Amino acid sequence: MTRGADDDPVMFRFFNEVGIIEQLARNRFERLLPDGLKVAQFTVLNHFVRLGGERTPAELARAFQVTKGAMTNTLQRLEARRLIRIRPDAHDGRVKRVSITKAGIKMRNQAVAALAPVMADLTEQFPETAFESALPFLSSLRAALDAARDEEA
Amino acid sequence: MTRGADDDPVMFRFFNEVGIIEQLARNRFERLLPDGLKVAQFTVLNHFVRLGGERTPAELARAFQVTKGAMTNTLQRLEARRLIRIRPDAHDGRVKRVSITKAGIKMRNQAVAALAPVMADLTEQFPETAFESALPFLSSLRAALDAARDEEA
DNA sequence: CATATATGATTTAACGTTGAACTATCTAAC
DNA sequence: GTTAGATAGTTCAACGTTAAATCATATATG
Repeated sequence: MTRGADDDPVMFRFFNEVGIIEQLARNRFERLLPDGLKVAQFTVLNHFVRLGGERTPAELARAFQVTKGAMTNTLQRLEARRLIRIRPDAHDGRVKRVSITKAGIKMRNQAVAALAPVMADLTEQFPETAFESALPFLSSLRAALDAARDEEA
Repeated sequence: MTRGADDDPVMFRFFNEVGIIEQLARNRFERLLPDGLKVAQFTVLNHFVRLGGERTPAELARAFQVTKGAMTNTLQRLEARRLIRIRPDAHDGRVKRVSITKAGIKMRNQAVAALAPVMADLTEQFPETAFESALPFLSSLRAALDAARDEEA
């Protein structure tokens, strides 16, 4: 059983664990999501259900930290499934306005239900407080990495 | 500045942060790595420098939690650059044995040097202990996700 | 020893992502 | 008004990844 990263610098090990968790979690979630829905797509639907209203593609790209191209791709797939609606902005010819459809809300709720057992399983193995205690550092680290990215531009 | 995930369940926010950190960190690292070296490739080189010896592709795939296909891809790119050496196993016709070359060691050291400023920058913003305290939970969460994956197979 | 099963490695298609190039539109400055 | 620069969105190639199919070789069971 080759483990092997134990003598790496702490920061390497940290980012290594983060990378593996991301991959394992994404795969596990996507196997459960209904109808081949992807995590990226679910995230957008979830965003709209929680916050409501309309967003522009650029706003969504910024909110989820992906490129505009990636967001175009995700939105096109969601629109093809009629889970979101995209219409032109009345006042700015460059802008589009995105909102969720009834079918999108339904799909999101199905997805949340499909994910519930995994969440329950994890909550059984780890106290909710473990996730909660980890969050502040992760959030500020994310903010720092994000800020550093902007500085390069 | 749309933040927006603040009222999501703790676990959603956790995995959301993990996903974004993974992406930002990977991009930042890859911009700095010499000669277009990718994180996946660097990780393999680093593994060999730290632990030495030989490994089979399957062992490496397990160690890094990627599919055999992904590892085949990474190893082929490393071999094309002469950073690793691949030879057949004398006792098992199915198996190949991978080891690092002098050029691979050199490249890994250049990569570590290239990454050092980012590491220093992060250590300046966050105490080493912040990464260290986060590690135990991340490791056990990773192990749990990994175990859950095996159970499905 | 023959057959079934497991394991190692490769290949291929599909997908999401980045980065860069490109078009269109708006805004500010002169 | 014209022009220069910024912003919104799309497209494309390149890459790493997964999942599944395939081929080769070992191992265990009968």
